[in-house]
Amino acid sequence: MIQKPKGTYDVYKENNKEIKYIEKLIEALMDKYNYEYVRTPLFEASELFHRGVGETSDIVSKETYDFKDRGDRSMTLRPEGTAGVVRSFIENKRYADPNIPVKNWYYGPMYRYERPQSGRFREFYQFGVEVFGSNDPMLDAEIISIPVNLYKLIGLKGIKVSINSLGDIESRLKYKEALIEHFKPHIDDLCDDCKNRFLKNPLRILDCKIDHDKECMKNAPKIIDYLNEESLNHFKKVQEYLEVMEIDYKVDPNIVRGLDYYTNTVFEVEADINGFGSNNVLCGGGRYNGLVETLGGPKTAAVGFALGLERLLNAIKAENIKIEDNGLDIYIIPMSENEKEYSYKLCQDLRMNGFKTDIDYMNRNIKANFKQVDRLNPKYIIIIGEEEINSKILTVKENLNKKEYKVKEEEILDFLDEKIEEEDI
RNA sequence: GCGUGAUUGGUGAAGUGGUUAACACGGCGGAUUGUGGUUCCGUUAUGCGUGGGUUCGAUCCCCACAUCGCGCCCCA
Repeated sequence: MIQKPKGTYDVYKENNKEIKYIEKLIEALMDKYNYEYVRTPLFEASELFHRGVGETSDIVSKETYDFKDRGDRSMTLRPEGTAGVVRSFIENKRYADPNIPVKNWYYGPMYRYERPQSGRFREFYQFGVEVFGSNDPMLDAEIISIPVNLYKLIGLKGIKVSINSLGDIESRLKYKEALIEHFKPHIDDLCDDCKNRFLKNPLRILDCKIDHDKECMKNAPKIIDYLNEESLNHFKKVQEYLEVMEIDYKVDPNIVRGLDYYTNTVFEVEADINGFGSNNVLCGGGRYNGLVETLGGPKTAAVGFALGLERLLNAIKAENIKIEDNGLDIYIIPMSENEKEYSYKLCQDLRMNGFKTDIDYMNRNIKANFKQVDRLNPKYIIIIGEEEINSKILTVKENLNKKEYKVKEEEILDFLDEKIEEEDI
């Protein structure tokens, strides 16, 4: 048997409802925010991610799906969405759009070669937003409000927003040096992972779970003291706007994020849900004012976030949130082969008049068909036999109370219209 | 990349070194030739992740691999 590739999953039956619901919700929400949908390729020139996400990040250094195409070009399956959207922004000269800021959203699969576990796959879906052309802290706050509002609409409760500021590139660099200076004498006290972090990304030492309580951790320099006045001001404004929107948050100086491109605001949204392990971060993002320039565009302020679909689905399951789907309106039972044509025509008519309609395709006997009715749970059942066709009076049964109606063929649409409330699409 | 547990029909699963792989759900057929969730009866894996090995004999023991689950790293 051929199996699906490791770390991928098929969507069918169980998940369908939740996924479609979330996708519709995202689309509707982004419409309300007046954001514009963008779609970029699943694969890009490898160089884009090396320059964009950063050579030192794990995502690029050991988790990408790389391949050579038939023209010997180095390609990479996108491990995240930002780099592609930025490339598109530059390539399509969106920076010249008079309608600034450019507010984009995207949704689609991303690929990372990782060991799968709860809420983590090799092919996974992200919904994300990128806003270009404005450094207004209102946008930082707005970006945070999008996932928060989405979770609110879905009905998630155990949600925590944490924010921090990394400052501009200059203050971040100064801080990094201070951290190296601080941890150098304590390097032997730190765990193996932290020794590694010390060399690669000292900022990440701060959110180590093992060394968390050590003395050198507690008295480590704080980023907030290294922010210049402008960055500090920006950070304060972001918090003010969050308060205006009545979004609960806490400032967590240990949030540093793994992607190299962040500047100033960074944030995470966590699900405070039992059994979520280290994959409880539902959403992360921040400001990246340097990235557009790094990738060859004009200096452009930008801010964005990304949210993982699979983790959101986990959270929905963990909090036992039930998504209703609109059930079947009508199920048609032809009594025998002789009535199939008539039944099929009726089925198509009903569908085209807005009723969610299904029919027996299996030549089931009447008993088996009623078993099928129990599975499909339609609002109404129409039984078509010789009598019905001859008399042009249809037998319609209400599933809920088993009441039977005799309805003239030409009145069937009016009858159903009256009985079944039309649902908006 | 590291650690750890698991893998038996459509599903949940029990089980044993030896010619019939329990039980339940679901499916199908019937009791009931045009009316349902009940009941009863029948039927439903030549097969126990894949490949090797040990053995007279392996679903069971050993090894490797694959996949899934969980934790770490990292990230959404």
